[in-house]
Formats: sequence, C-alpha cells, structure tokens
Amino acid sequence: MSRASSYDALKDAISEAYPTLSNQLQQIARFALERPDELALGTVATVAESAAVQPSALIRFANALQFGGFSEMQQVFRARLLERSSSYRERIDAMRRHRPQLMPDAGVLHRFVGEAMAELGHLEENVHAADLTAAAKLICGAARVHVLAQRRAFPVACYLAYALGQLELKTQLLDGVGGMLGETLRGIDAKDVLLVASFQNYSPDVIEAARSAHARGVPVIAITDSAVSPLTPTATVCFELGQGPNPAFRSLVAPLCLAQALVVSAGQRLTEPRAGRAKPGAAKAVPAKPRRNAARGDRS
Amino acid sequence: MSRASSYDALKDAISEAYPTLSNQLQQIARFALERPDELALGTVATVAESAAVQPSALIRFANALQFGGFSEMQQVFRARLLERSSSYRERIDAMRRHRPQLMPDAGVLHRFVGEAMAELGHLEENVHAADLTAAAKLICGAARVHVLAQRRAFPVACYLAYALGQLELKTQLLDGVGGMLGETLRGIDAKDVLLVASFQNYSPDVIEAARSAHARGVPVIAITDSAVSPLTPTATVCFELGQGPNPAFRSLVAPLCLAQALVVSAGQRLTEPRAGRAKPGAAKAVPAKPRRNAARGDRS
DNA sequence: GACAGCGTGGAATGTATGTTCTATTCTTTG
DNA sequence: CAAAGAATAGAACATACATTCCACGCTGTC
Repeated sequence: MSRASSYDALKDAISEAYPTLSNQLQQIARFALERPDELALGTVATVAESAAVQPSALIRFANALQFGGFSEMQQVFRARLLERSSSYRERIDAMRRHRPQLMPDAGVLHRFVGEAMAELGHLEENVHAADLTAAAKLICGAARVHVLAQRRAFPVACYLAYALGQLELKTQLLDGVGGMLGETLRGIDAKDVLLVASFQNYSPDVIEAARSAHARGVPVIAITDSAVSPLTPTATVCFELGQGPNPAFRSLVAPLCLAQALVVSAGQRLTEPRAGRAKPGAAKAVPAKPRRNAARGDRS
Repeated sequence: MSRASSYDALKDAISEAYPTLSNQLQQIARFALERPDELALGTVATVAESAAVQPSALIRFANALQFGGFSEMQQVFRARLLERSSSYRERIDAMRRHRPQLMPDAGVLHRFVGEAMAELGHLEENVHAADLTAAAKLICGAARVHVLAQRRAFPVACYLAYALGQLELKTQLLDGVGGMLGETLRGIDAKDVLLVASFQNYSPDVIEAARSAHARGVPVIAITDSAVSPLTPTATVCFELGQGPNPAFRSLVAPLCLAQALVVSAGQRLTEPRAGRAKPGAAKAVPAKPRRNAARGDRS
C-alpha cells in the first residue's frame, strides 16, 4: 500500500494502521484527526508541543503512514484545506467531470456553464450583504440614478438602466452617443447617484467619470473586479467580484447576477419603506459621506 | 494605522495603499488578491517565483503594509484559509437563513445566485451542440454580422456585438438610435447573418426584423425563451432556453452564457479553419436553407 | 549633462526547521 | 527478578528559510 494522497484516503489509512501503532503514535493519530488544521499549518515543533509529544515522534508517525517525512504528510492536510475553502467549485468540477464531452461545441458550452457557476459561487462569497444594503439605500434615496459602463461592461449598465427604470426610479444610461458624455456628467449633482461598472482593462472614461463625480460629492456605486481596481478609491460602495478561475474568458454572469440582486433589493426597499430604512429625508442626506465600504469596519 | 489583522481589513489596506506603491509592489498586490491561497501556504521563495519577483520584494511588500515581515502577513492569509474551511462560513449561512431580518439583502443575493445556477443547468440541457456548431458556422461564413435585441434582451446584443467585434468579424449592433432601424435593416443582404435575441414580452420590432430578414433569405440566429416564441418560425438556428424556475425574475445569466459559448465557438472556428468546417464558399451557401434546427431531426 | 533619490536584484546572514541519531526508559518475557 | 527488545526523549545536524544589506540601474531634476 502506497502513501495516501487525499485526506479521505489518509483517514482510511490511519484507521487501518491505528491498531498496530504504539501508544504515542496512536495519540498523534487521534490528534491528527481531531485537529487537522493544526497539522496543515503548523511546524513540527508547534504541532509536537500542541500534541504533547516530541518532534521526532511526528516524523515516526509520518513514516508509519508511508510518508517520506513530516512535510510530505503535511501536503495532504494542506490540500484538504484548499479543497474546503472552495466548496462550490468542488461540486462544479465533479459535475463537470461526470459528463463526458460528446461534441466539440458541447464541450465549449459545458465549460462556460461550469465556469459561470464557479463565478457565481465566488460572487456569493465575495459580496458583503451590508454593501448590497448600502447600495440599495443610495439608489432609493437618489434623485436620479446614472448608469455608466463601457466596452465589456456595457451590458451590465444596460441591464441596470433597464431594470431600475422598470421601478419608479429616474434612471439614465450614460452612453457616449454623440460625444455628449462630458456634458451629461457635469449635470450630475450630489443628490443623484452614479452607478459604474468596469473591469480590466478599465475604461479610462469610466474611471475619470467616477473620479470627478466623487470629487463633487456624488455618491458612486462601483462594480469592478479587484480591490486594486482604479474604481475602488473613488467608490462610496464598491463591489469587488474577484476574477473567476479562468481569467482568460471572463464572463458577465457574476456582475449581472449582482446587478439583479441590487435592483431587487432596491425594489423591495421602495415598496416596503419601513423595512430597515431610515426616514426618506435622512436617506437622501447620507450619500455624500465618503466612507468606502459600508460593510467593513473603519480603519482607524 | 496599524497592520490589518483580518483578510477583509487587509484587502482594504491594500486598496488604500495601492496607488502609493511602486510598480513591482503593485504587481505583488494584485497577485496577493488573485491568489491568496498561494500566499497562505507557500514560502517566500515559492511565492516569489510564482509572482515573478524577488523574495526581497515580498518582504518589502509586507513592510509597506505595516507588517513586521512576510511571515507576519502570511498569518492573515492563513487565518482566511481557516475561516473558510471550518464550519464558520456555514454558521454564517445558517445565521443568514435563520435571521433574515438582520441581513435582508444577503438572502436576495443568495436567492439569485441559486436561481442563476438553476438556469445554467437548464441551459446546458436545452441547448443542442449541433445548434451551436451551426450558428458558429453561419457567423464565421457571413460577410457581416448584425446583432439586434431590445429592452431586457438588449444587454445580450451588446455583449455579442462587443465580443464578436473582438474577433476579426465585421459586427454591427443595431440599436434604434435616431430611428434608423428600418433603414439599416434594409441594408442587410443574404451574405450577412442576423443575430437576434428576444424574450417575453417579445419586442415587435425585433420580431418584425427577423421576419423580414428571413423572407429576404438572410440567415437568422435567434436566442429566445420558448419553442412557441414568435422568433422560432423565422430562425435558421433557434436557441430555446426555456424559462427558469421562477419566471417572475428572469435573469440574463443563461442567454449571456450561451452568447459567450457562441462567440468562442466562432472564434475557434476562425483560428482553426479546417476543424470541421467546409470550404468557405460552401459555408456561405448553406444558410439560405430553410431547415430550422440543425440539431434535431425533422419533425414529420 | 551630472546628481540625487528611489526602486530593484541578488548575494550574505542568522535563525528556525525537519530530520537523524543515540542514550534512556518502559515493557515484556524467560 | 533480570535481561532483551522496543519505544521514546532530547540533543545534534544539515538544510531551508526569512530577512537584511549593499551595489546597481533607473528616473526625474537642477
């Protein structure tokens, strides 16, 4: 029997070998199963102290399990940690593998469906509910909502403008038609809100628009991909979606799903005004505050 | 400002410090946000190699973020890994479900993510690979590609126009700006292809455009929701996505994912012309054939 | 065009780590 | 009760590591 390469296999190997182990090694075995995180991250010395054994005993334990040494065994515990950290992707990958590709273009569709699902999983993990609430609050309290995006992100703006327009909100899609973008931007005042979306490579116009709006006290809600996006510093509320598993073919699935949630959150807030919303007047007064991310604690 | 102790705080700290960092340090910042797992488990040397920087740069990066050294910063990444792997996240999910009034908008996001995934599942079941292949063939063989959609489906058209334009294809987005839609439509001939998308309630303009194009022998590729859609009879290739589990809040996730698959299929066909494609001339000649769905057998 | 300041690359250094080895202790058996 | 064997503790060692330091190159400025 060779050494185990997955945590589950390792668990089996430990149970199997357990009766044949010495007292101390059994103690380590129990420790390993009870606190696998500690074995994943700790050093020989720290684990040994925590398990109340000598460092050398850990090496003997690893050897007893057919590992070349402690570090080799530790890889298994670390792999477990990584697997666990992305629960969605695990399921997706399994599902994807389970289906063989019959035709060339079916494989393409399968692949993008799988990646879209993974992106959605990431979306849910990376978006803080409080940001969603704060953004919805801003939108509802605004006199007008301006939506701006370009190139790859433009569909997101289209959807937002359309869906927010379906509510009773005064929504304006800022396309650059006729080169009137600059003029329109100047017309935005602090009672409005600017909704922008941009991903790598970021459209300079959009960045500049967000910057200038922010400078004039207009609250900015940004949908972007990274915490180091140029939109981040100028955004009142910033959604950082991260990038999917395959950065080569990024899709709009995650941003659009977020946009939909944003619209519906705003819609709920409009139809049920008392649910957690402050007085309408107060809600309008809030936006000028430059606090970037409502969800997270102030960095003082 | 003291050093960040949680991953979220670290993300904020990175975004804040990002503009002041040197090029190399910015590169590391991006790497850290994109692949936090690697920073959690790797050593200075391995991370440095993976990020294509010198080990010392990593220490400088950690110092710039107010950490005493790399290891100190690494603790934050490791803490994140532990949080995610343990049942901590599940506990939050549970709390979110059990106390929706505390985080009302988290439920909204969760719901739409779930529905989007369901829609993607349906998409995969309802789209036939042969339709995808046929559509890609049409697109590649066309002299020009015209994309048309309105209202809710308009973002799909935007994406298609943008993405197809990124390939070497001559793509034209038919917005109705200036009321020129009718004029533009008359300019489409049988060597072109018309890509339309429309969902309930179907936009009359789009339906009429597809009908008239079809009547003049222009191949039409349609993305719609149902087999009884008014687009179905006039489409050379028709993707019927079905409607998601909840028809009230239909999203664009499925159609956009399909659009992406379509674009990439076309792209592959362009860069590898021999892969399954007939002679270019023949490919152009095919479309006029009135057989509706290439994938399915004739319904007799 | 020279100089100052900063960012960068790469080697040097001291520490900490994993592993090995041996002396000691405990257990078991004749 | 004594002796042999295994298990264990702890020190010793070689390696790998994080960190520091210094020389070089680049950029912007006077």
